[in-house]
Amino acid sequence: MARPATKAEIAAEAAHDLTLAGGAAAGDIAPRLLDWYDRHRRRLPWRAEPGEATDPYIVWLSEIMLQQTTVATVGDYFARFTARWPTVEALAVADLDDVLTEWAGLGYYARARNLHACARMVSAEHGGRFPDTEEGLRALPGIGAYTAAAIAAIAFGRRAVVMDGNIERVTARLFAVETPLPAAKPVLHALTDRITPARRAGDFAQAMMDLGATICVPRSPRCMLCPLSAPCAGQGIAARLPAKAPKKAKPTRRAVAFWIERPDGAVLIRRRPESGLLGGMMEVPSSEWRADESPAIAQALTEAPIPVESAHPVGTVRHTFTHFHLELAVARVAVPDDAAAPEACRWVMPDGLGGLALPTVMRKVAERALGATP
DNA sequence: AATACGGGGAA
DNA sequence: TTCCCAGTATT
Repeated sequence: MARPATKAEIAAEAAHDLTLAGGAAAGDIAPRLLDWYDRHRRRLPWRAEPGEATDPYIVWLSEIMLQQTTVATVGDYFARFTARWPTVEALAVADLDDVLTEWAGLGYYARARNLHACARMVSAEHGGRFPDTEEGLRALPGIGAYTAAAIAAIAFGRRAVVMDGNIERVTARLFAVETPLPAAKPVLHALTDRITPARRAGDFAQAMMDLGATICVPRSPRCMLCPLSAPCAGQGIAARLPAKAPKKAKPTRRAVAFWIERPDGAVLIRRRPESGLLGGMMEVPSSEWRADESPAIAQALTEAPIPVESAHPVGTVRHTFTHFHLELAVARVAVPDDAAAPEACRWVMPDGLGGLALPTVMRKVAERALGATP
């Protein structure tokens, strides 16, 4: 009996029917794109100059930071991390709290926890050298299919099929794939495989990403400037590709955040659980974040980390996470000098907040509370 | 296959 | 507002 077709084989079969425009062959794409890349490559802090050796640590660090994060946002964080921890060994011996503090504001904090765990693993189990194969890289925390392929190709010169949001879009347009995401992913992978060259696969991937970031952009693609316009089968329909499944609406959660102050000005700050939303980060204690429910301060007071009798509201902070909106009613609470800090809590003077691993939503809360007149 | 997981910039 | 970004881990 015949072996059942694998998902990859089905995708390759489906991709077989898709062709380029102008009689172009798959093999024509990489040379065109690499020629464009050699003339227009973006200069980025983590990108080696032509002929310059690539540092796997730098490639890895930048790739982790760039997951679902724009180049502009990453810039300063990358500079601070490399200045403070120039090698994977240095990062491996850093305190997790320091890593989280440097990461604060960048989002997706599991990345920072995995970054630290990965550095320790590379240091302890691989002698401080990153594995040079996709399979080896894939086994490290925080490194998935994309990052493993990207590091293997960019840092180690291996041929790897790199798939990210930009490349999905470029490939979908290039071959006019109208199947919506995420169903189209296997086909897009098969098509990208077909145009990935044996040599310079790292440059090819970066060229595809540069193209997606500067020319083959999501809304108004600049096809007139595109080096692949001749072979592109998506001419005219590019702007609506790739098609995507509709997104779900975000619910709103509400709660009361307690700005608990001692007479000397110290504020009560709490560390969040290691996993889950904002895992391991610091927070201004609050009542439970409940869906579709208005915050009643009197009721919420019973959920304060220490017994409090009254509070006065100083305003509302709104923040949007990946899958819900949050409205925090900030309430100031005065407590005595001898008030003890409960489990996972500590007293922090306002000028010390900058040195904490405070995520953006909590910085907003602090700004609201400190801006309010006592 | 679906869902959880941040934050900011562009249109 | 909405979209989307050099995605990964978990269920």
